[in-house]
Amino acid sequence: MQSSTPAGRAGRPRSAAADTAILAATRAALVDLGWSKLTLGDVATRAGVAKTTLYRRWAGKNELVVDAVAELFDELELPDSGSLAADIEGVVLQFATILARPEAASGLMAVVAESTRDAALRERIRTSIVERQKRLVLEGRARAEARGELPPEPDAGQAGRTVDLIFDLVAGAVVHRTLVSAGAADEEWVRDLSRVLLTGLAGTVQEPAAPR
Amino acid sequence: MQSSTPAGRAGRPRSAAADTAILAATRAALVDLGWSKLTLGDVATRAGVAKTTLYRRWAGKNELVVDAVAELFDELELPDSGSLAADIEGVVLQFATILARPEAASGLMAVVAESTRDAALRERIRTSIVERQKRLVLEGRARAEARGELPPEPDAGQAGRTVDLIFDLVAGAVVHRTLVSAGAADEEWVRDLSRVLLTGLAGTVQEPAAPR
Amino acid sequence: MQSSTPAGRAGRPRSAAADTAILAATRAALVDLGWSKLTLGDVATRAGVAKTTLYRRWAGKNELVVDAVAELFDELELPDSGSLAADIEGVVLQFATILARPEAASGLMAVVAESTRDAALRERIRTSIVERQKRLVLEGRARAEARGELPPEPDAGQAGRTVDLIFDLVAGAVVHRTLVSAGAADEEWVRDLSRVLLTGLAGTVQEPAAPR
Amino acid sequence: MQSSTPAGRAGRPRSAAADTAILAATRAALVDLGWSKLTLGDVATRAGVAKTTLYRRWAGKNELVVDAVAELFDELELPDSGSLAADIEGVVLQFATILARPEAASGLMAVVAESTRDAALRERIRTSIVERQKRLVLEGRARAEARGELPPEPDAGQAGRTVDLIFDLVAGAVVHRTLVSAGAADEEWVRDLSRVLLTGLAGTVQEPAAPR
DNA sequence: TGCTAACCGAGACGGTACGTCGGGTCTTAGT
DNA sequence: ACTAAGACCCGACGTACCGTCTCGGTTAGCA
Repeated sequence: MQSSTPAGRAGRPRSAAADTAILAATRAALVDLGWSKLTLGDVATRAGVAKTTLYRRWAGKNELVVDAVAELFDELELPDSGSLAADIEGVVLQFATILARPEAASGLMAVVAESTRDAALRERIRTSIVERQKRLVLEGRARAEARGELPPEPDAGQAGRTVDLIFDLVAGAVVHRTLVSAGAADEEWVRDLSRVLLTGLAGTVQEPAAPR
Repeated sequence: MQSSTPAGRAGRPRSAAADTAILAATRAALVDLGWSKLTLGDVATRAGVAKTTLYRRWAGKNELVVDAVAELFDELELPDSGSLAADIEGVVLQFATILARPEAASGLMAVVAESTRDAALRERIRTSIVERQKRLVLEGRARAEARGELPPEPDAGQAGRTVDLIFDLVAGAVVHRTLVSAGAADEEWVRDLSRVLLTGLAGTVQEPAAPR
Repeated sequence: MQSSTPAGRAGRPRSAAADTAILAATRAALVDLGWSKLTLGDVATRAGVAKTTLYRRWAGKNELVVDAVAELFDELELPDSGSLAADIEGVVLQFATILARPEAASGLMAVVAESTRDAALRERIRTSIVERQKRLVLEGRARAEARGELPPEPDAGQAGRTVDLIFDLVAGAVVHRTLVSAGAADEEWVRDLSRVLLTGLAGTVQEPAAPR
Repeated sequence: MQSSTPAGRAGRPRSAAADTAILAATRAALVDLGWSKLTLGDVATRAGVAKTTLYRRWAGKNELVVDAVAELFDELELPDSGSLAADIEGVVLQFATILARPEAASGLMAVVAESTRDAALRERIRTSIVERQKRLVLEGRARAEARGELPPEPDAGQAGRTVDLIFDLVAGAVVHRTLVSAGAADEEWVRDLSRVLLTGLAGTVQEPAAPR
């Protein structure tokens, strides 16, 4: 009979503004209340939105917070400071700065905790946050190769393993420093970290070639 | 946790068995339900204890879980494998093994998340879990010095900084690998990690000395 | 319900079929769900109509159900059985039969309950249902007078009062019997009722005769 | 181990005051809001009680309101006015007065409406309200017999049927008059009603006798 | 035949109340 | 003074309907 309802078309379309408002409200609530006292009702109120609207778009607190936090890490960008070491220090410092913000720390750790029992959530975290930021490592390597600081990586498999290890080392160390050891991830600490990292990788990755 | 009937003594003394039962029940509940679905009522039931009893001894869910999880890490011990590298690999692997258990991962991450907004809880985690296990780093260093693998650290302040950094690196990397990257922290990965670590530290901390 | 294109006329006229479908769907929903679980969304779905269409024509659940139920009572008609007593029994039995239908009972009682706090609704019920059926009492009296069973009523005011009383007695008794006492309003019961009624009225209406 | 927990014994006993407060709050809410806008949350608040306490004792709105309304009718008592006619008028007037109160009308009709789809509720209404008040009819008859106004009823079955009919007639008529016809059930109307009733019953039930 | 206004379906929207669940406290009786 | 049991107040949960509001699309009736 009718043909011009291509797939899902009829009815009032979803408000695009609502998404934005809800994610912002979620971050604000994380700042004020932290994960455990954050309620979806409160988020809805802050966003000027009905609770139902929120549930229509996200399955629950976990999914909502993942999205809200993921946006935070999109701010990260690789500074072009002229040397690999400086580049690393710069981006690690940015990461530490973001993680020092209460909405990032509280939200991220909580969803990671939840994800230990929810594979779908774990996957969502990985794609929305982790994989998404590996771009920084890749960019950094490319830039360093261009500068001649690093030889081109011949083996793609090995390269992937190294990127993963770097990421776990950096992200893990910053998180642990900030949240568990309760120390400041300041410039000095970041310098120590990146020095260990660079030296360690230099001496490891191209094992046979460089006797240093 | 509780005093040993300080002075005033009348009345029935607290059951010592209850403490043990409650902590075990807490871990069991963490395994079955995870942090967020764990309820104190359920823990009490599993422990065969009234909710009242539980609240008389712990302030709430957070404190209870910290204690329950802390016990897990007391299992860690430094194997004497003959070389620093092997020692490190051994203990890191143990750590990864414990962290792979659902009650450890779920519980630990959750209380860390909570601790971002609760200084007292953060302190409790630090003393009950983190500082308590730094013994491993210290033992390892001492043993390595005795073997002649490392020179004695002259500067105590510098030594502390290095221990902290090592701890953040190792613990952070394992946690990130296990929970976020969702990769196995297996022997191969641990070998990569400890190689980077040793090389990095050797080339950094005692700059002039070590040619390796 | 709606005017017949009052003056401004352009545009598509309302579907007449929709009204019919909606009222039928309402009765069907009353049968299946009863008043309290009846939802307008469900009625709309059953009628194959959008919720909007429904709200464009009725103010709410109450008004809709009044109209849906009112139609049921238009089925009533006064049988010509030859005697006043038989006529009364016949019509009362019809009334009882209708009231035994779940859509009538459930819907009618519910709107009456609502009407205790809503004068407009009460008026709507009175005009759409009650007054509309008083025709039966008037017809019955006229027929009885024609037969010579009753003397002509001289005083119009008094006549009105009597009609009202009869109506309250009959309708009230049937409703109470059916819904509250949970007894069947069967032929035997109806015979008892109409005998009491006729006797009582006969001894009463012609007041002046009996000094009491 | 323990034996002296006879059946249901352990734990804090239910507050008796809460029941009273809740029923009173229910009636107050009926007055202010009517049935359909009455919410259990609001009743709980008015009663100074948690919603859970309320749900622990009543299955829902219907059951609660039945109990709340039932208490109202316990106020009814048969006045001893010296004659059967006057006794009837007196008690009918009392009944009408109670029914004129908004909490009675709104609540009673609503639960009757609900009861059309819920046999358990219907039974609860019958026992808690209807049967409970038949005492009035029985008392009235006994008193009239003692006065010699009525001959003793020989047949018990017939007596029951008559009592039921009277009850349906009186209660039904008053309800219909008050709620549907929207007329006042005042002294004059009550006199008309009871006259019809007495006459009708006198001429019917003891067919042969009726001297009057 | 083509305009155009009022209609129609679908479905998202801001709300309100639901009935349930868990947190932590308190009141019993029993050890 | 402890314990188990369980009722208590509180507040959040996720769901269901309410009645309103856009949408895109249809369908008379007048020109």
